[in-house]
Amino acid sequence: MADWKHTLNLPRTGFPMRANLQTTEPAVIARWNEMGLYARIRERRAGAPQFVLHDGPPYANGKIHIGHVLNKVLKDVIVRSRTMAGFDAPYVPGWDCHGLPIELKVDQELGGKKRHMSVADFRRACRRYAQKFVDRQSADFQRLGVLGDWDRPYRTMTPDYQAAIVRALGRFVEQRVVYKGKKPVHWCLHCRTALAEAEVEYEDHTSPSIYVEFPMREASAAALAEKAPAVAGRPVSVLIWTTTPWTIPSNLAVAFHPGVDYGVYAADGVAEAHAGDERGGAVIIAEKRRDATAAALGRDFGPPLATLKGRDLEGATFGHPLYDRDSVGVLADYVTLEQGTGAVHTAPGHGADDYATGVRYGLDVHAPIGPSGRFDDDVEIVGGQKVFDANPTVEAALADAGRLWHRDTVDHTYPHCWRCHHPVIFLATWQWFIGLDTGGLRGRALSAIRGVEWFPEWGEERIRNMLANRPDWCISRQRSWGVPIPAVYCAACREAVLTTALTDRAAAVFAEHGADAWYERDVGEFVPPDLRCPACGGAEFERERDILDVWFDSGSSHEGVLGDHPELDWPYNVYLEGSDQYRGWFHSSLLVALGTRNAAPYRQVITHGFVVDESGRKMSKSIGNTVEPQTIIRQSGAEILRLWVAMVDYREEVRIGPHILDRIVEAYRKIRNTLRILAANLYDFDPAAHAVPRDELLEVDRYALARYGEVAARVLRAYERYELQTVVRTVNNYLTVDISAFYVDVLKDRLYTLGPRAHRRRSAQTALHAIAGGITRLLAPILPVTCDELWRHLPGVDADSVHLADFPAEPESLVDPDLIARWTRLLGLRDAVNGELEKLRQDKVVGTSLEAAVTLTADGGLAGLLEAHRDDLATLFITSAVSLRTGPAAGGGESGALHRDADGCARIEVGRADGAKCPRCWRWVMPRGAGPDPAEAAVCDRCTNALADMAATVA
RNA sequence: GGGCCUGUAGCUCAGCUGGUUAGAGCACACGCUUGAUAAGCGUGGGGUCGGUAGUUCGAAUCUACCCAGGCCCA
Repeated sequence: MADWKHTLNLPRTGFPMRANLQTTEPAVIARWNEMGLYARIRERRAGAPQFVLHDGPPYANGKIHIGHVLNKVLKDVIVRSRTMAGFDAPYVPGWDCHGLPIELKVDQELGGKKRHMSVADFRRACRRYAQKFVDRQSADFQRLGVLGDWDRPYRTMTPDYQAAIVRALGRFVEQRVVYKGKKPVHWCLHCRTALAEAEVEYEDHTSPSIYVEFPMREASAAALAEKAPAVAGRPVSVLIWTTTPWTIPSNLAVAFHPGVDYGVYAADGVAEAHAGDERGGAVIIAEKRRDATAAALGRDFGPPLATLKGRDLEGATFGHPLYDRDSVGVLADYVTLEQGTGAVHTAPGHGADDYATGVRYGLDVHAPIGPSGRFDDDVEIVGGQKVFDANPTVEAALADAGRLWHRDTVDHTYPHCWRCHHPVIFLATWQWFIGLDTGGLRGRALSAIRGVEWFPEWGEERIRNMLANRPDWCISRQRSWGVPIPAVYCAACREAVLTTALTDRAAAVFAEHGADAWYERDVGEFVPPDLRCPACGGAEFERERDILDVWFDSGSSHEGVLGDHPELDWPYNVYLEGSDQYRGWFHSSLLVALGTRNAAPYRQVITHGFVVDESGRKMSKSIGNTVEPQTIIRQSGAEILRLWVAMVDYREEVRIGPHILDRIVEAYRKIRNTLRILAANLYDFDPAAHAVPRDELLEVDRYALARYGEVAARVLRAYERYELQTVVRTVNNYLTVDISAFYVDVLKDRLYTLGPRAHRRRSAQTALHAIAGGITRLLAPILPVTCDELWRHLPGVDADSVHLADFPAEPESLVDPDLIARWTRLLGLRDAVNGELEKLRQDKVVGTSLEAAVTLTADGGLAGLLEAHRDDLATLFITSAVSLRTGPAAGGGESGALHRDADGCARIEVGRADGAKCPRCWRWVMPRGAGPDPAEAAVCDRCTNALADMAATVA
């Protein structure tokens, strides 16, 4: 038998089936660098409307993890898609370089050497460390295919950026919202330093456990008696529980939960404190804590004399158990009923909650304790004592006063210094703040967020709640690696001074020498000659040692980035970060921008969720369920990670794991192979010379194009809304269902067996070319390497790289609803025919569908439709023959299956095709001429013509 | 404990303002093909929509509570 195979126009392409991304990706990325792709895109878009996605700076520490991948790939896809949509979309990556984690790491690395280093030298070590990780992460991000201005990233530690930070601070100073106030922080008495939360370790500790009585003042008791007559005539008190007796001297309030029920219980104990008073006392305890408290005290409480809500106690006044001053009743939501009495001793200078409550009620942040933990000398009873030594003193004084109801010890976890492992205390210290209300900052922030578009929409609600409830911004840190607050102190009276003259001069010096100058240069360089202390008129000043909160650094990035990139239009189009940044960067950036320009720095804010494992649990090294991007890249390639990012719903938590990645790899293969077969059928197609005008295309080709038009239009809309999942799902469905399973399958006969120049073949290639080129561009932002590689295997493309091309323009013009509706019906029939063919196949009557013939009997509108497409039907079913009859399909007694659609019905009968198999096109046709042996018959008439056409071409 | 969010087939996702037997792709099973071949085609099985209780003639779709999970606070 002759081998006809090489007389066919079989697909051929250099685009490999196996992606081999591990080696292809670095090569393609290297090519981008060689051709200066980023710069060429900038040139090409010069003058186009700008679209700026402003990069949130990752912290310059550690290697990148899967969360970075999600974040950076999303950004890259958006930037690339906006670029291909016609915008000038520059992308300037950034890094957050200052801050505690680096300081601690460097501290660790330096060990004892740090002792002999100046602050400036230590900062230089930190800078080297940060730069090392900037370089490392930059390489990793680029390996992911992220395109950007990697040669000129912004870094919060560069001189111009540091100057921008100080200038931003100056704007707040100018608006008179920067002030110095007291706030409790973790304080290590041993190291005499403030500790960040990360430097605190919780260890087991045994503490005193004391129940202390605060007597209610007469007026409040009288008011209470009015509401609850049963209490009338009794001295009333409230019982609190604490594990830090030494904070009692700093008590200013007693906190109650507004919604909790409190009982007033008859108690003899009160009488002790009122020696000689014959009246029985009463004590306030949360009802739900009565039994536990009674057990701890070793006594019984009867039923309550009266019951009241916590909110009824707001504003009640109590007497301090040791001093002659008031302690006021306040309300707080954090009061729990898990321990204690439900009434919480409150010392605003010694606790975070206490402080917040104190601020709300305008209480003094009282903490008469020095840096070494010694009470000020003028404090009664405990003056001069160290805080922990003061515990027994306080207990004794309370007992003497008759206010100590019970004393025990308790084992619990207590914060310790991670360095020296001594217990730490909460101690109010002087800090710099930006006031949220004095300058109306909070109000302006709340109104600014309304003008921002939030993706998802609930983001606005989330940030609103935070802004509405947050305290003033504490912007100072007692650290070395950061931007110094350029304030000074009067040498004479210790008054803190911070003026715009100071920030201006600091900004100028920092811009030239970097912020290390603050530690190395004479203070005189920063102090204007005419500066006088506003308190005492002094002219001698010393510099502040605090640095700025790093959130102020990164929050200034919208200003800092402009130093190297003045071409960027402020405000920016999009910020895109994880949902933790509502409290972090979105928040600080908004506040800084309101300070510098009185507007939000972003028009749109997009958030993504966190990456969790396959069962939805958070990732942690200890559980061992982490997924390392480096491993995935090595095994499967970065494009797989990118496709993963685009296929999941990034707005909520996103899952990843081996099984999910298997699915992604499958999806990638399908996309790649389908696009490959399109390219492979275009090997001899030159669109300029061979393209068939639209109105001369076969109907099925116009149908494929119409569906492509729908898909492309939908994809473009999805990109605009950042709905990458819709992009991939739409394209993927189209490629698998429309193209691979239907169009290409149906096209094979036409493409392979006809003469190469046959109009019917060129018609198919015209559609394939438009579809392949279009889909390649539409997927390019997501799979930039694969699509660029494919792009270069497509005929007739003008751009050097798909990334220099534009998205398809006006794809909706290809859509023809009537045409699509007709073919949707035909495809419905095709499914039904396939069902019948499958039965033949299962019965071993036929193998391939070309061995079968179909007989259709149709009625209604369907009959007309089929009649109009009579010549297309065999191709549609990929059978060798179809005979069509018009007539009642549902007649009784006949064989076959019924297919019913919206307008009409068709009876489907299938059987073996007659005739003999053409050895070239494999269709079963009636033997040409009546040869003695059909098996030796030559090729069919159609193939004969095709061969003649090819011969003519060669000649 | 509070703010915001999530829970539909093994996986990734559709299911608009409540209304026919809950859909798609992948995976899986079976078969076909060997002219997309470490490919391709066809057919099929599989969810009662996290749980409970309500509202309603009717709920995956509304309400309440509960369970599981995520981010941020405490």
